[in-house]
Amino acid sequence: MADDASATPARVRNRRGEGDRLRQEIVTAAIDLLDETGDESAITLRSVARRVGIAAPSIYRHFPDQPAIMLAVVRSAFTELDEQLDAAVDAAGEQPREQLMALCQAYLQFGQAHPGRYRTMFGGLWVPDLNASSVTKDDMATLGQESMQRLARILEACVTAGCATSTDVPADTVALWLGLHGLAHQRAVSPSFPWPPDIADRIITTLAHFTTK
Amino acid sequence: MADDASATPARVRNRRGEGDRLRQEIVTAAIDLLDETGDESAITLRSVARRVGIAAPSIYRHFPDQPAIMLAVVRSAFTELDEQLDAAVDAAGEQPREQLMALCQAYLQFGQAHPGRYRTMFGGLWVPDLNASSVTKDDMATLGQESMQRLARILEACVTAGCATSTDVPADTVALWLGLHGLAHQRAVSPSFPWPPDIADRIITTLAHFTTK
DNA sequence: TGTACATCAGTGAACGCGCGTTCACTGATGTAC
DNA sequence: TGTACATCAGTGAACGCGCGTTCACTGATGTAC
Repeated sequence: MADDASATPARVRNRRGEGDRLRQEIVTAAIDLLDETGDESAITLRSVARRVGIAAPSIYRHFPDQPAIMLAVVRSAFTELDEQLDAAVDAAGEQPREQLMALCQAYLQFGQAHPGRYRTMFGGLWVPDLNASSVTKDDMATLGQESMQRLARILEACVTAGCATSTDVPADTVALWLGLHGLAHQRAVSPSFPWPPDIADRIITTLAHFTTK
Repeated sequence: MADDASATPARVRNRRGEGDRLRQEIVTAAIDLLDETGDESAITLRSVARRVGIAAPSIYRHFPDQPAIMLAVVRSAFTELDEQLDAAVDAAGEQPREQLMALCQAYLQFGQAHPGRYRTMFGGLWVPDLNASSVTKDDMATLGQESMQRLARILEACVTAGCATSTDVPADTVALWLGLHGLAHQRAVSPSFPWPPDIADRIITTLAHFTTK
């Protein structure tokens, strides 16, 4: 009753066997809070419960503790990033150079569309005490590997096709990704900075070592 | 009495007219907390007071509110970064190319030596509600400008000296800085990632558009 | 030189708040017989 | 087909904690006369 500020109109309880639906609702609510505030510390167990329209203890049927919610949010964000990169490459045709441009642009676009999520994924601050929470080191290490490997494959293809000159593809992949990350991250942090309009192309073209067309 | 865990051995009160000393002690204690935990949320008004060995309300004689402490910490960190870049350039001799390398390496070194500070300076998350706190928009905007301008001047000198090919120095300065930032930031976040050993040179040389020596 | 007094640095107790987590519970729903 | 019962989804009240902030205060120190 005291919580009617959020005005969720009396939840219908899930039927037996469908309790897992609430899990997804919880993650979605947490992501919404993150997108709206741009602040990962806005995701508290209680704020999420309020947003979903349930009592706070109900969360414990689906997550062992608060950090587990954060991990689910970050996992979900990485999955979405991956899908968008996948779709962009698929839509880019056969030329590896076009594919690489599409991949990089999709990456930057994700950061711009979801600055709060981007910062939470890569900001490295939501990571909780690994001893005190249910989140393990392995949970962390596997995040984002997929995207990096995709980038490496396409850069390799560029070199094979002769449209990029790299003598060390793994290292140049990391360098290119770091350039993308620097831009995506800082644009998420300071959207009001006067970024040069061609800054993305400038970074991608340079770090990919494209041969002059 | 309940706070004797931190075991500070009975502070001597500052003499009249020397009350400002405590201000510096507060900032230093806050930075220490940040360095030790790597977590800006470890800087609370009470944790800082405990560390200094004073009662929490004593802070209010020197800072209007908690965000003001954070701003002082970030300001201090930017000043230190600036001094280190300055010293590195001074020590690098007359060649603009050497100066640029020295500047970039000093920048990366700062990030590696103080990952917590670096993330707090550029992570963009400690920024509080600008309406509710004493921190203003101007306070934020001026941070870090100095370093960016220094970088631009030296890159310009490289172009003039013929050791770098840039047709748009301001834009390439931003691009180079973003590459540095991507590496510094992500190395602060994931120090255990298998970074290629020459990753720094790779990024600097490429984004600075150095002519092949 | 002595003393009253203003100033200054810092304190102790208390406040209300939102947090994560626990506990014993409720009541609808599907299932076994 | 009817009913007792186990299961499941979710609740309400309460806990202790650390937080930022407020208030009225204390007591040492320098200064004016």
